[in-house]
Amino acid sequence: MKTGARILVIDDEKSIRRFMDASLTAKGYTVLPAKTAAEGLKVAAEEHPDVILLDLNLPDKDGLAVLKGIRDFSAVPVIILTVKSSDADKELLLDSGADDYLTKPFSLTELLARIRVALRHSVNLREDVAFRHGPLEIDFSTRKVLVGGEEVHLTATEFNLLKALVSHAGKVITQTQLLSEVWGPHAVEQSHYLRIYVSQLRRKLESKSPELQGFIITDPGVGYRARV
Amino acid sequence: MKTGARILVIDDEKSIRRFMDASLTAKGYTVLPAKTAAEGLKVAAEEHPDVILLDLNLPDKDGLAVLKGIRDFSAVPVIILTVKSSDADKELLLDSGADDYLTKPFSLTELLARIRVALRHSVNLREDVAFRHGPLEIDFSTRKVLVGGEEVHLTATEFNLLKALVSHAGKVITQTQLLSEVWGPHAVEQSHYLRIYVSQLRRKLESKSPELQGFIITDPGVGYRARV
DNA sequence: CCGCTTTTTTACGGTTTCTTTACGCTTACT
DNA sequence: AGTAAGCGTAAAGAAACCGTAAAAAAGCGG
Repeated sequence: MKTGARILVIDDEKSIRRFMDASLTAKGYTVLPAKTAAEGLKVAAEEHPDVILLDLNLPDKDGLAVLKGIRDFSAVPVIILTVKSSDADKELLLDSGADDYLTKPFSLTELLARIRVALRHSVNLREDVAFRHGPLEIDFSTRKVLVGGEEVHLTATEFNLLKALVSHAGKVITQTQLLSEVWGPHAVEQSHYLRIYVSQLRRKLESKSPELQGFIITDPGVGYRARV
Repeated sequence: MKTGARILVIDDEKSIRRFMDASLTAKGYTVLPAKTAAEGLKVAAEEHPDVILLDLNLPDKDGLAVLKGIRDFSAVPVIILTVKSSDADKELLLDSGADDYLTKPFSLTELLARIRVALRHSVNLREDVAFRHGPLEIDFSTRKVLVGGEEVHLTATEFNLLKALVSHAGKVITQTQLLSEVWGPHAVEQSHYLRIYVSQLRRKLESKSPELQGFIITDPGVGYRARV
């Protein structure tokens, strides 16, 4: 769903950058590393990352200055990482525009959860198009589907099926899985539902844009998948 | 920046509520206290606070359920306060829609700073004071509705429903969301209210201007949305 | 305490959506 | 090539959902 968010990691310690890179990449994020305050600011301005992790102890400039520099041109969520933990420090940083503050040592689990919160915020501020493929745009929160900018009306069941397909986009989803996700576990035998609704979905999507021909692929005897 | 923000404090311990009330009132906030999960949900739905402080150890319901209940109808920032601190707990809460997580004992300074961060987020999402679409004009501060320059009298419930619809204009709002927002979380099953009041709204608006036909769109099985 | 407004309850006809049924087509295997 | 299993599509029937009116109950101001 929120695949491949881009995370800028500003930290002078090589070991931390490598740890972050490994941990975050494993979760499907793209990591932009920066060794110094100056480099961090530059990357932030040029690459427009989705979240910034900022270490406070930088050699060339202190973290507060970096934070303020970023805030001059962007509202991107910034999470502060530091060993310091005095209340006054936290207060100052948070009031200067930081979105969160983690004191080392922190657990990776918590960091990842905090990143997801930060991403939620930045997604809310954007057009929250959660899925996009060619002319097809799907907003899961508002259940709106656009093809080539034009709205396509889908019934509740049609939308649920499309959602199930694209939220595992690229991977085959078995008929059993689809039936149980969309109609409920009692309907796992009713494979004809799938044939009917897949057919309707294809008709509605392809009539708006021929590009979407072949978007929903049948895997005979197994299930269906949406092309990525 | 935004003085007098309204903060809902959900905590069963009287001493904590009094401490929060004193501390936050001194900073110029308005405190809405709630002793139980049920009361908290009710106040959240009716008063639309700017931030919610939620204690996890409630007698009638666990905090996670309250958080999910709130998320059914609102994106208001929720800060979790708790003595628990396992990573798994934090992860679950943050992924369920919490915006921040403070482990007791925490300093008042830090809490206040975290509240300011939360308010910064909600300010960004704050809704406009007026709405306009074709011949329809709505002034949220005076609760007045004009169609083609002429005032249309709406009852309190009718106005609240219209407000809920247009403040997410263009997006589908589920029946559950609408019912919790307008009638309160206890009414999420009463979908017939929606049918009745949507019908009344349409009659009042469309009788003044035929242009408004099709302004409120039904999504069968899902909810309603106002055209933008 | 009474009358007015608003909300809630009750009822029913109409529409949309879901489910069932049916049939032709393709694919793979004997 | 024949056949059986699986898939795609159309169309009818059933069920769920929606819109509207009107009556009963509750709330409010005088």
